[in-house]
Amino acid sequence: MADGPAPRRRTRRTDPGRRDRIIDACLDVVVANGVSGTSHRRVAEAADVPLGSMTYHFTGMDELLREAFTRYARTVSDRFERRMSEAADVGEARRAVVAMITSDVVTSRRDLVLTHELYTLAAREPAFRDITNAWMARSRHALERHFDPTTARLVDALIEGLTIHRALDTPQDPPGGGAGYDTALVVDAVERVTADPG
Amino acid sequence: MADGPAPRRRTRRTDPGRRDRIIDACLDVVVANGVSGTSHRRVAEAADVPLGSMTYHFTGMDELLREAFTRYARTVSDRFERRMSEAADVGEARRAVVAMITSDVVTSRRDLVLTHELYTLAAREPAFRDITNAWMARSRHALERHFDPTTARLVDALIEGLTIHRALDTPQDPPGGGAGYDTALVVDAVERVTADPG
DNA sequence: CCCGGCTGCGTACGACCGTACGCAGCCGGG
DNA sequence: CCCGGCTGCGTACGGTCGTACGCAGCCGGG
Repeated sequence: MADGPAPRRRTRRTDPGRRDRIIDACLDVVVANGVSGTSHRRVAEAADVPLGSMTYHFTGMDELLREAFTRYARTVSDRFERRMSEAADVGEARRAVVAMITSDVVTSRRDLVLTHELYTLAAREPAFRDITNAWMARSRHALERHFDPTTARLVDALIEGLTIHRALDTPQDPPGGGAGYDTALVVDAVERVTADPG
Repeated sequence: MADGPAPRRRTRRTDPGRRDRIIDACLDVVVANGVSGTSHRRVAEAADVPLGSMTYHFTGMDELLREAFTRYARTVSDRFERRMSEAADVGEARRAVVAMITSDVVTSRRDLVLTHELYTLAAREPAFRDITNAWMARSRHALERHFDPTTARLVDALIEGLTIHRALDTPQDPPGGGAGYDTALVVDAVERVTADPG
């Protein structure tokens, strides 16, 4: 604020990863202001790049958002796949699922906000639906390491639903720990869904 | 378009329900353009009221959105409660749940968009979380007519998750019918979740 | 009838937006 | 060295936004 007439930032001719910084900054801005409050100017400021870079590197907000959310979805997918591949058997897979639903590590407020913003975009535009479809496909595939396809699908849906409920139940973002979410309930839920009725 | 210089709409002094019309129009605009594309001007045009009415009846977009989504949540809650109270026993309740997940009647594209927009707002602002909390409480209460509290909660989560997956799976809004969603899967899911393991 | 006050609206203003356009500054070939 | 071209950016423009402000038009008391 009030930083003189024109700081005249040194021209940085070669700044590889500038595009990447913009994409990351875009996600930050979305978390802070929502998609509706995300503008070229705000992202540029957050990424510390000149406004002109926005239209140079991206054809518009749509492309930027698409790339940003693609990256986000990949990040979350990777995390999920790693967890599932680390599980040695079905029991561990179940526990991993429970841990992911109840843990703040995976379901931080940031993730909740980004996920819902993405779903909202996907609900309206097919281009974003491609992103969520790929994400869901990877999730299901990861779950199929330990569960049959139908169960995998149901577990996936259960994670979705419980995560949302947990997010909306929690009045504030608690600094640490269990967020008051009932672990026993989640264990029960996972048991029911993964129990083969046949 | 091109309707003369100034139609000079007759001054309507007493127009009860103008506020209501604005709220309804707001939901329409949100469906069409998203919360990010919802402005006083667009809502005013959709509701056929002068721009000035916006700030007269509402302190700002936030209040308008809050009222609009409160109304929306109540509408959906009512629908759900009615369905549940119409079910005579557990079996009918189960079938009703399956029907709601698979049917387009309840889960139209409009509902999907509005629900996700609401969740997105709720993920960020506590004021909107109050709306979703009330909604969820009513849903659970309705389910508790037929299921024990834990099961009710799980069924609620399952509806949420399956609805989302269904929404994102569906590439387009199909004109009629089942949307290609696997009814057998949903039946299976509901059976698993409502099966008492004890 | 007359008129003060209040309800409701038309409008104009300043802020912020996306983006087209033109010009720096570097880089390779001659 | 010289210079054409291309990469990347600063800026200015047209448009949309929310909202403050002032003025119509009606309504009740005298």
